[in-house]
Amino acid sequence: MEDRYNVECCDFIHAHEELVERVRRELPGEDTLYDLTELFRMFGDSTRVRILYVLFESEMCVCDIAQLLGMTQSAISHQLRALKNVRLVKSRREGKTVFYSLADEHVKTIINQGLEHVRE
Amino acid sequence: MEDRYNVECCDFIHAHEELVERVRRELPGEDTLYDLTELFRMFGDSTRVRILYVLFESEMCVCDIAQLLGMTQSAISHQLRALKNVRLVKSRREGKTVFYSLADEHVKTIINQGLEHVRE
DNA sequence: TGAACATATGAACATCCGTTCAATTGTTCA
DNA sequence: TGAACAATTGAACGGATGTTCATATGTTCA
Repeated sequence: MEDRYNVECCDFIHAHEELVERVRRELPGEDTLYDLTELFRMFGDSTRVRILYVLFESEMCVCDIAQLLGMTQSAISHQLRALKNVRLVKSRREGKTVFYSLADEHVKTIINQGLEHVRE
Repeated sequence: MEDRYNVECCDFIHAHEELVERVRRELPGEDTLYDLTELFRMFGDSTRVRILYVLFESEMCVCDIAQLLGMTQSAISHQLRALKNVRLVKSRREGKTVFYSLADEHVKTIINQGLEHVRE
């Protein structure tokens, strides 16, 4: 496996040995890397970001979110589940309706950080 | 279009009119929403995150990144282009080789924010 | 100029992902 | 209990996406 890439690319690594070591040391492990990308993937879809934006203002039931965003309740429910899986959102049942809300304040921070970058 | 969703879901919106208005006002426009999700999508793939992590330490040429991560130079090149399109990364040519580096410090902040969330 | 090297690019392929549709679960209230 | 409503779920479909492969571009140096 290590030879394969030496052949098809430059035949030696240009970077200093010490630098390569440092990179190898700092690189996150498989598991955290997976969790991290899984988290960011949530912010990589406009429907989910819009849902989060709605929840910035207040907790809200699935149906209201669907109407606000002009989408089917099923689509919203699927996405809410995804958001819940990575703990960006939590839910609470009250009779027939289920209210969703942000799990913590990290969400706002992350999105705002992104907005800052987008707005140069 | 507005009727369609009223039929298949709850027949009235539960949230207060004032809240609905506030949400509508705060929701980002189409364009910023697109840019924002496009940005976060970059952090939603483990190859790209690993590339960024490598660049945390130092600027580096395509070939070295490929070897460090055990991937083909073509795959890395494709991803670097994507990262460059959203200005997360910039490049500089020196003879035959092209060095890539982080475009700004936002990248670290965003990733660290994500790590914080992942690590509860 | 031509050979060697580093990078970039486009098409093709397989996989992933968001939405829809149909059906199910769970709750209320008459 | 049964009708009505809110939400969830799983399968299926179409479109997006990451990697590979083959090839092209750009640079150096003899």
